[in-house]
Amino acid sequence: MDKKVSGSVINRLPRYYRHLTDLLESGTERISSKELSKRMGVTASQIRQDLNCFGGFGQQGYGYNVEYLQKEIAKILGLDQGYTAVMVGAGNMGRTFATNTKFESRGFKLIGIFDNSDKVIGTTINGMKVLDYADIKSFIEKNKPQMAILTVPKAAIHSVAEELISYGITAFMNFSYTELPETEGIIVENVHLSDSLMRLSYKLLEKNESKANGSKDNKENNEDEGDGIENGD
Amino acid sequence: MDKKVSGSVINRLPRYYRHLTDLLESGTERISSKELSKRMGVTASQIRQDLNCFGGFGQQGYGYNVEYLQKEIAKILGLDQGYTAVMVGAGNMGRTFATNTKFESRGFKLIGIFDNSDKVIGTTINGMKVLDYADIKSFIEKNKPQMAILTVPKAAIHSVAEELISYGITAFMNFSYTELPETEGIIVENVHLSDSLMRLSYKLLEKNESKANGSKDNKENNEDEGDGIENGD
DNA sequence: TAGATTGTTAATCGATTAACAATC
DNA sequence: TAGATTGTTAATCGATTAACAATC
Repeated sequence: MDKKVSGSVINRLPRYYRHLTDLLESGTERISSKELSKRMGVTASQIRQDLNCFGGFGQQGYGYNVEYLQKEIAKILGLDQGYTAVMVGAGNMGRTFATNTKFESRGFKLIGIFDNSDKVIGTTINGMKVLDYADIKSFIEKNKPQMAILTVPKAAIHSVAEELISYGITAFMNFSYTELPETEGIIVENVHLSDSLMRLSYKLLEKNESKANGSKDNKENNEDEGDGIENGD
Repeated sequence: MDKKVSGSVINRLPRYYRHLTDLLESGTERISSKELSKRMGVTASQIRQDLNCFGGFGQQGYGYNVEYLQKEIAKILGLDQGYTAVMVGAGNMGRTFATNTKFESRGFKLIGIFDNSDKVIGTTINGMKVLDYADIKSFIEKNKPQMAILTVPKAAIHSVAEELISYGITAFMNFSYTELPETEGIIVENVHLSDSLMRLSYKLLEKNESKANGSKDNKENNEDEGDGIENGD
């Protein structure tokens, strides 16, 4: 429908959803793009543009009804689709994800956790028994989940993904350090914690450098800086 | 330094770093922007533009030396700065983060894990004793970490952040569902797993809808690979 | 109604891609 | 040298912001 929605807009949608959910919980009934823009630190114009990719949810002179808008965004995001997911890998990350992410309230349902290690098969995570990965084929055929959360070690990621694709899974959330390439018809969301850490490091360094250079305007000087910095290990 | 590097470029840096590290491990000595572009699914032009925000690291007719470029990017990211971090919150997420993220190899060092619950204080995570949050002030004054990883419950996030700011911490990685706003001089990297899940859901729905609409115009659907990552700065 | 605020078009700004001269 | 490939400028494309008429 409509013209294609840009990636930038899509990336912002969950944030809108979160803020609207907060507003809803705090009992706010209506909000204007201007008020929301202040809370979120974006322009009102951007909010209106973003929302109008999907339709007109507001009312001139009034603004947006928080409950209605939040529900509509939920629909846009597919949170009302009853999507179900299996998770492969019941290590630390799997355990954390299964416990932390409020699956149900976000409209997802985690219906199976799998691992191939005898040590964890049969143990319980958040009330769910960890199942044997050897049985995942029949489980998927029977329950038809749409998504898979991959919290397996790096070495296993490609073979697991391939196997699950052959069973019909088309959407993956990948927590491994390696990227899972997005091939035809397959959707991947890569989550790399260390990337976030590196970005934080970059910003910290940038801030410290600009402080060190004083508030003066700095000329470019990239070539003679080489030896000043020691090499960490 | 120079003209400000755009957020889009910064967001891509960790990805370059990862790919170069992979290449290095596989023994590749040199690579051209063209070859790298194929591996990463971006344009060669973009790679050259991105790198030249920081200097000329290549050589005409040759390409880039993988080891040298990887080291240079590490420097740009601040991975050679010997940054240290404390973590607050030794629950599931804290445990996972401390165990999974290869701190040392990324140039960071986690030097203290804190919690306020008697149940976890004194237990060991990845060889480190969990310390009492009541002692964090003196710990920070003594060891002067630059970063804090916050893996505390939503309700505690703001008060913990405020306290650590008052002790001089300026860079935060926030895993709680709530956003930590980026105030003057404070750097925040928000990690929201449920946002990724929602993005996955959106893409899945979008794909299914375009399939339902026939193969009419779903040609343009696939442009958004890798980690979009919000620039919620 | 009058004021407020949307939806939407137009203007601006920034990021990506293309092209090519420099040069290893 | 000749071929390859960078660094960099110019052209294109897309996203953000501004403006305003429509309208609640």
